[in-house]
Amino acid sequence: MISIKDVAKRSGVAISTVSKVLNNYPYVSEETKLKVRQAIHELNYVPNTIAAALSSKQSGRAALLIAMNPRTQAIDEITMQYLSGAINRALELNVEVVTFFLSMIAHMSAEEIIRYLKSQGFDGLLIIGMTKDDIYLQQLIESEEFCTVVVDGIITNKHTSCVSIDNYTAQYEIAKKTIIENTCRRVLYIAGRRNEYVTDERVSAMRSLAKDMDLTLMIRNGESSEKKAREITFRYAANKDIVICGSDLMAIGAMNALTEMDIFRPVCGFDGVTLMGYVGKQMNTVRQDFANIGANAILELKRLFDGEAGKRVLLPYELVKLYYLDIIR
Amino acid sequence: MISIKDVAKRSGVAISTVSKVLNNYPYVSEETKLKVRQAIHELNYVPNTIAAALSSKQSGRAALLIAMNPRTQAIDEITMQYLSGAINRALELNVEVVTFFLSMIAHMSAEEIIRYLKSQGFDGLLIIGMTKDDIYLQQLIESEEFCTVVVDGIITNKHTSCVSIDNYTAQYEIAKKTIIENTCRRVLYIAGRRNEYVTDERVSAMRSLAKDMDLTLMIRNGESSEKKAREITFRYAANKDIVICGSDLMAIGAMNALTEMDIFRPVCGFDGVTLMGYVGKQMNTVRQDFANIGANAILELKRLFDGEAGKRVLLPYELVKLYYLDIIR
DNA sequence: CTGTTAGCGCGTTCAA
DNA sequence: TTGAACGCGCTAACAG
Repeated sequence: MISIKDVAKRSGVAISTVSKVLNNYPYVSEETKLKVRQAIHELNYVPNTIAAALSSKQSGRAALLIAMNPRTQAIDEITMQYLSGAINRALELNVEVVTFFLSMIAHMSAEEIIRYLKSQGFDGLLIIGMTKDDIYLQQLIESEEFCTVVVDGIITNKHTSCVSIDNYTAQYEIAKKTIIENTCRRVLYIAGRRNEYVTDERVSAMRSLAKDMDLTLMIRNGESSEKKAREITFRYAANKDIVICGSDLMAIGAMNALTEMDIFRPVCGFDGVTLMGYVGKQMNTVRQDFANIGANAILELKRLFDGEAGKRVLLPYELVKLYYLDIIR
Repeated sequence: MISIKDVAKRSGVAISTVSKVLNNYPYVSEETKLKVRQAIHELNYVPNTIAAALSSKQSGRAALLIAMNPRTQAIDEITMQYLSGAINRALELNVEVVTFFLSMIAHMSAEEIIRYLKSQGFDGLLIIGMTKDDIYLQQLIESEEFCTVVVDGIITNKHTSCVSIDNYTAQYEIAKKTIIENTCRRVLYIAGRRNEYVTDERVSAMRSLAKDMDLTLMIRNGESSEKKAREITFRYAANKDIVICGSDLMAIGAMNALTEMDIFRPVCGFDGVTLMGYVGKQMNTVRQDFANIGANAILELKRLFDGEAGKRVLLPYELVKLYYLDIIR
């Protein structure tokens, strides 16, 4: 394997000089920069990040923590998109990410996790699927031992950012739009899991909307479960004008229930997952670009690595109408 | 951060001795072993794998290469299962895996990829979603620079294993079962993508079965596409007794077509994905435990790391009948 | 601006 | 059976 030493020799400079041009240090003449780059190119040299990490104690390594909720299946698509967006961007930005499924390390205490991750050279965390109940993740974050980005969270501090869409506005808009399209007044809202950060925002959007439009609003907790949404719909939808759901999965449950009840009610979802096409009907929903969210999470992590302060990042979304035939391939 | 040095000091031995007990070297007295282990425990010492890798040049690090086919969506669930199985087992066995989406490095030549991965300290590869067309992956494998495990492949050599279920037998059995249950004779088989390894096996199973049971067999290439399967079904299913598909996704396409044609034909899928429940009908399929396959792939990689020869690993599967209401949660 | 040097945490000879 | 010493490839002072 060819190392920095070879490059130094070939370009006739010292190892440290090579290191400097590699890391874009100031105080290197353009001339030697060129020489070194030339040698790097000729030798097809690729820096060894392992050694760099060991030496600098600053790795730019991030642990991608996936807190998969085993009770949702649409989440596969969503998580996969987050993942692919994040991992691809990480490769571009030269940050190494290692994926962990949280179930696997959940038996450790926060301290143990910190020690473990630190000893593996991680100094960044990207958390996907975190809920309000994950106290040891909270501890991880509060320890400020890592630069952390929480996807779909709301926590920020000096070393912690979060990225998501503006769930409040998105829920408000899609609901308003669907309600106006269908001239409804009595609304059934099926909310997602209580412990999820996004649920609160979406629910409070619905409350505002109900006030603003003078609607009758019934809110029930669907726990992000298709089955639960199905039951709730069976029970309450008959004397409502519309069913609005906090996720596509629940919207599917609601639609299937409506079909069995043999009544029509407009249904509105949230997320824009492909799965939604499979119910064979048309439906309004908020489409999130999960890959883009994942990518921006890495971007934000990079910012934190560079010493900038944590902040909240809000990304764009789309209001769309999905239909089976538009989706299948 | 506490290092091997601290452990050495605490247990009153040399660094190298600690290293030896860490790596289970012979010629260490039980007595000192105990002392060292004691110190490790007391200090909550966790070895730094980065440093170990740098020092030994043998990392036990593996790159998890996901060749995602952007044209299938059920694959999200499947890939996610592979991933989670592999990553969890990797943590248990102490092999570090870093995930790559192949699209991201596909612009590099095989040589470049090798250099890149080597310089990052990888000496193992786990490939998911590889097809016969991926020549640069072939080159990667043939270079024998890495210990490699191919999921759902058939390539083996000294440093290369592959793991999957027995696709031939599984296809044979599920088709035979469904045909007997419904007493069919004229079979439409919609095959998966030509360049996928599993497709050949499944097709040849169907050929054998047709011969053994004296069936009329029409084979069409559905390219693992729901839409394509839909079209094929529209075109050919009317004068067939059954539609057998090389994947659940295509089975869904077929079933939707049959519904629109308003005729009944038994349909048979392959994979056992959750998505299949969403069509709202009952269907025979082969259920694969993808997480288990992923986990076994890591196990196999570990074997290769230990210097054992590559081989083909066949894992169990199940013949099942899936129905919507059994699946939703 | 450039080169020398001292580690980073660990594995691995080679003497003792 | 143990330990001292070297080096993996690189970064970071520091001296020049």
